[in-house]
Amino acid sequence: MTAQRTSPGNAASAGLRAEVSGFKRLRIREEACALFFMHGYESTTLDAVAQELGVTKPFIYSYYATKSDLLYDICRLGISMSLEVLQHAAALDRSPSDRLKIVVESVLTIIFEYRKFIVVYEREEKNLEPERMREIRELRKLFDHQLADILAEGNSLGDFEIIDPILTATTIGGMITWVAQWYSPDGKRTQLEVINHILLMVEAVVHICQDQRSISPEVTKLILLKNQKKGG
Amino acid sequence: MTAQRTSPGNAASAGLRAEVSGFKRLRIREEACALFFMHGYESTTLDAVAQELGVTKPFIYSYYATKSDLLYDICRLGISMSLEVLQHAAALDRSPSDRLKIVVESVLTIIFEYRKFIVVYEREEKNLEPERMREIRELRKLFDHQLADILAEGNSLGDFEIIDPILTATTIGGMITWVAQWYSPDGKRTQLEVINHILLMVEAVVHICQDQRSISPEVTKLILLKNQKKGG
DNA sequence: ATATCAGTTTACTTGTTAGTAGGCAATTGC
DNA sequence: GCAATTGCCTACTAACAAGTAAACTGATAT
Repeated sequence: MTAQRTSPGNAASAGLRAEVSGFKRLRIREEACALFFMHGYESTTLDAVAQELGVTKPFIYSYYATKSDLLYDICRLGISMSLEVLQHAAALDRSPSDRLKIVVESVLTIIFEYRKFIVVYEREEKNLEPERMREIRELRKLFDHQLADILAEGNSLGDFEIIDPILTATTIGGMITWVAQWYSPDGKRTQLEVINHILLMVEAVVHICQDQRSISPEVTKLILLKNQKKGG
Repeated sequence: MTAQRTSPGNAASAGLRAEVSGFKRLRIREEACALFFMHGYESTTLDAVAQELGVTKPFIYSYYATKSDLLYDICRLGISMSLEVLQHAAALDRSPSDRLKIVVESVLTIIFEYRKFIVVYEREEKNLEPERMREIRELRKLFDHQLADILAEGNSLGDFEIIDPILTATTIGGMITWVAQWYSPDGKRTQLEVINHILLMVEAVVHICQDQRSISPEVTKLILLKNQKKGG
């Protein structure tokens, strides 16, 4: 009885209210994200978002306390969708090679669907409060880390020949994220083509021959010199 | 005599003045970029930039007409440095394989040096006036295109086995750009390690076996369904 | 000494936008 | 029907930051 009381006393209507409320939040997020994607976070006013939805600014404020909260929600969705499907795929009872392939496919599918969220998350992260930015960054780290785990396991089973699983995971993560930056549904490539291409790229980098040529001597010298200067 | 007159009449001092003026612009750019990198473009006030330089806001306005001009200069530097070394390397009288390697090495070297410019350019592009944004985008396109040319040439000489040179160039470009996003001089990896790693990755993706496995049937169905819905 | 001028500052205007207070309507419960 | 509560809107404030006008300073030329 002392539990939270939603005015229209019966549970069903309370449930519906919550659903409607959730839906409204979703729509706000969606339109805001589309505008953030197009014009950037700071250049988008909440009045513009409201107009797009056919409502007014205080409407938005009754669902999100601040503009920054709204961005936070978008960013969290952007990274957590990808992380979720990665974790799901990683937990499957399949070979590392299969799991990697499934990860690439399913994360790319998410990217095609939530492209704008991911781009906004990557681009506008900096506009979050420090604490929340750190939280989002942690999720991203987790993503790379879990991907690296699959690679390392494949290595020890002899399925992959990866010299540096951490760096390779970062690179694969980047390759996938990069797709969100350039892919457009109006572009020349179908989603299928893109997935196939990235699959090829990923398979290539996990099966590297050990005898690749290394960096040229001149550049080596240049870099060493620079690092020396900094270190000394 | 009717030519432009710089007050201390002699040419040498006029040259020096221009140099000093150029240097001041450079310093403004540098500090502004550092702040844009840290806090984002919109969250950085020109007063803050001025303070960092120990001057006042109107000082900046006497070197850049608007805040957006300043961002434009930073963005242009961010992309044109990379493009320049790419073009230089691409023009060398060497095999496509050698040129590709040199491109990767030299562009990465630029990225290490101009990291902040590149990140700001990628992230804040959206804040430019449309016309200027398009100009910057064109430069980026040119970058990918010229990279693709090297790949295509390597293909026809039999040095590479690349199924789709355009997409592969985009991916390689992304791999390199991605480095700017995560590399930090304070991180665990040296520049040398990173260069070596990216070289490995790049060599892997230009020597792809034709018999790679393709996309899984379930996902294929899913994607086709979606594209169908959209098209119909 | 004095006029001039580049380069810089102080002090201001102006527009914009996040966020809010308070009222009005519609819905719900009785 | 009537009371209460939720949900949204009109109309506002407060603050911030881009950009500017005009005054100041110190060097140089005459």
